[in-house]
Amino acid sequence: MATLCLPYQLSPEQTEKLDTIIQRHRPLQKRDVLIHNGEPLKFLYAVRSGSLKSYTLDSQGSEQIIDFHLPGDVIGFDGLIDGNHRSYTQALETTMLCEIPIQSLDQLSAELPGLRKQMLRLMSGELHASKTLLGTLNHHSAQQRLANFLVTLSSRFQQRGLSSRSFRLSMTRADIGNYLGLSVETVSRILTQLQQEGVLAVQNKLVEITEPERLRALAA
Amino acid sequence: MATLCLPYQLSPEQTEKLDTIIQRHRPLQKRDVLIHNGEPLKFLYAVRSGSLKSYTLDSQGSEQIIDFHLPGDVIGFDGLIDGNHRSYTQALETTMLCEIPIQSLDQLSAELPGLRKQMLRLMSGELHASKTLLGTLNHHSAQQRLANFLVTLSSRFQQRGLSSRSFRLSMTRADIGNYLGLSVETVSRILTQLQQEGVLAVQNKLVEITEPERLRALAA
DNA sequence: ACGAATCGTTGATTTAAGTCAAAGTGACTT
DNA sequence: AAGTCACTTTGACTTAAATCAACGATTCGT
Repeated sequence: MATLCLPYQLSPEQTEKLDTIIQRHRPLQKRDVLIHNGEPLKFLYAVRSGSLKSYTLDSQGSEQIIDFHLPGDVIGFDGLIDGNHRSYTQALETTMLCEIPIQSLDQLSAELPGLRKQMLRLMSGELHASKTLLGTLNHHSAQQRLANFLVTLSSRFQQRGLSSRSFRLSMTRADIGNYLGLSVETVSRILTQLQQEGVLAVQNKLVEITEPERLRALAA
Repeated sequence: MATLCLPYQLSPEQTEKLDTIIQRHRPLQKRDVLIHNGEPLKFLYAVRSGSLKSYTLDSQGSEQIIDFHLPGDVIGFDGLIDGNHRSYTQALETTMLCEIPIQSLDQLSAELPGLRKQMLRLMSGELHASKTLLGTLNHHSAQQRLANFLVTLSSRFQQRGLSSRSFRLSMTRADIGNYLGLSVETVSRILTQLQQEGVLAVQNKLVEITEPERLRALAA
């Protein structure tokens, strides 16, 4: 169970201990909301399959997507600041999760330095990704942003043992635009443009990156 | 020493233990670079006085500012992912720091749950700030971004016991623009515009927020 | 299996912010 | 104290991407 949920370099003994605190969560259906803004943080969630988006609502009640979660990701770190979740998290498709009780995790991490390090590494990685994205969005054109988004997705899929060349976008064009600070129309236009240039082939949700090198060059 | 560097809710006993591992760092002059991208991460740094900026360099060698650090901030969390710093960090003015050896901190945090929690809280807070900023930048106009920047700065100063109404911008307009994804000219124009509207008064690096309420409203 | 609703594409037009250019201001150096 | 350099402001013009609008294509729910 622990290996499925937190597939990281831990010793068998450590894995066994982790197993005792991790629970399987009921599966989520598309559009189910896992986490509501402001809720007390009791668990972290590890994604086993499927995908989710995290978002906040601004003063006018409109969504601001701040993250997409894929299998292997851990959800909830940003709530550790005061023990409350700081965003909504919603399933983009049928999704399986593990839940990890914060309190047990904290206790366990006192005796397992490897686990402690792993948690720090996960948070640090998220922090780094988030700051990198900031730089990306601030200084790049719509095409560069989208290229970067696709390259990042692609490498995340690869890290998880899936194909980096062809995959399914579980989020809508509107979600992508929202996340990248672009309008739906712009996202759509750029996708067709990239397709015309032969960099990739899109068919609805399915993307095949035909020339990864060129896409990576565009993302720079 | 520890109270100066990490002024958080720790017991006297905990503070004493922290004291044994924290060192004073030599003062930095304006433009001194504290951290180079790729360097192994040996210490975290806590800002005692002064300020710094963190940035990455893109493929064309141009700066992408990802953070400003004020007194009380801890620098270096994003490097925990693999033990290497992921950015450059440079002093914006004469700056005093404490250095905290990572390894001792990790050992100490095994026996002090409060310290562990504090570290998680700091990282989580940074993560949250970074994600919030992402949302802000993606979905707001130049004026809203700048207003938001000033409001955030203002409240950070307040948290540190300084005036929230008038303060000095240790970074240049170019730095602000870079951070917010705006051109220098736009930053300048919006500052004069806000001044004309009576929301604030700017004189060179000095800012006085005359109508905090209106500024906050603009930041929304 | 059907209609409704959501999602995606494409075209025409508008606009916010970037770029280019130049002058003004302040601040460090010798 | 003068000159240089870096920073800031202001104006004119351009442009990338948003908005508005309309129409296909999928997906969803009954």
